[in-house]
Amino acid sequence: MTSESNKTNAANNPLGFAQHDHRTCVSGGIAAAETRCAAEGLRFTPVRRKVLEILLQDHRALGAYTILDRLREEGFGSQPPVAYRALDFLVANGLAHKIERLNAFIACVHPSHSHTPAFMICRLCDAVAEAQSSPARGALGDAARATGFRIERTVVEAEGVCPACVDKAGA
Amino acid sequence: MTSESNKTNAANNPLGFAQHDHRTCVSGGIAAAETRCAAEGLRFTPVRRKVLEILLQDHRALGAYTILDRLREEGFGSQPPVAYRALDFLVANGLAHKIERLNAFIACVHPSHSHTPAFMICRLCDAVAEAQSSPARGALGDAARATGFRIERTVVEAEGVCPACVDKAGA
DNA sequence: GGTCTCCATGTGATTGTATAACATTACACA
DNA sequence: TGTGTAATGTTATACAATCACATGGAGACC
Repeated sequence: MTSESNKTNAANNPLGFAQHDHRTCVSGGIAAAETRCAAEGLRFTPVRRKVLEILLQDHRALGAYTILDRLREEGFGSQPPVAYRALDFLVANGLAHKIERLNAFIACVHPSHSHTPAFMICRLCDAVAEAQSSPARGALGDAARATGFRIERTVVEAEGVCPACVDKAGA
Repeated sequence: MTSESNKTNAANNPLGFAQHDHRTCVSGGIAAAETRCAAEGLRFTPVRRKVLEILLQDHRALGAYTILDRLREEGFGSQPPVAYRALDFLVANGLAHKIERLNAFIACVHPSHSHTPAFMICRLCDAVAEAQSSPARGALGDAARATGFRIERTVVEAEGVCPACVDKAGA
């Protein structure tokens, strides 16, 4: 795994790897989550809120134990299930996604409507950008229909180099 | 995780979830790997061969520690790196794939030519079928080009129910 | 108000996955 | 035959995920 030093300022650039005003990301994300939970009768409890805040703070995928460390600092429970349960809730309700490639989690960038997310993961700085996908159309969908496989969920993750790191590397 | 009992006979059906003569799978796969390694000057050592044999025996994704157990039974080293190094070699050279969703590994069904694999994973019986994909075309490729992200590798995994389990479940 | 129930949280322990670090062996080849 | 490199082996440890069980609070209901 690459060093941590070049991964600390990822909050500056991504979100589709584009510059943006990061100040509203956390507050906006939390507000959207509140709205959504209220509308669907879900309980947006303190732990769940804190975990979402942690995820919103940087547009990067965080491991469960990193999240757990921060929860502990904030005075929440410090055992793995505390983090995993909150993450399960957020993922189940479309407020966060799991990046399978990294065994890590990231806040959803548009939790308002349901979608099939795809991700671009920079192998140099670990920045992650969320995009749309429709894998069920195209070759995979054809194969599924041909064999009778019933698709329920898809994981689409592209690994590569983000624009900022392409520039840095001069490649 | 679901029980092991309903996952033991997956060798019978998949490979695109289709019936096939399984007797040639191992020998054919090994022969293809030998050819390929000879052609590219790679060393197809006993551990690597054994791991590929283990993977070829069932068309299922096997965890590293399952593989490790079988290596131990065969008299090979029994520590994790032994299995992981062999798996890394097989994956790096296109002879096997890692299923990120399952943190597990599976033999490639057509190691002869390079390709961008996609997988269909049955959540009931854990059978895995390999298909083709071209995620770089379509919405994800558009997003990558638009943002300047350079895609090097993609993970495409569909989770759902395979034809055999659809029949069984009567759904 | 009382109390029942459900759900969320908390904790300890355990299992599974993956890698770091280093010693040793096997092999190609000069 | 020596020498460099790749592969193997081992110990230890970090990271990921789940099990089992205890506690506590918010609402439903009487």
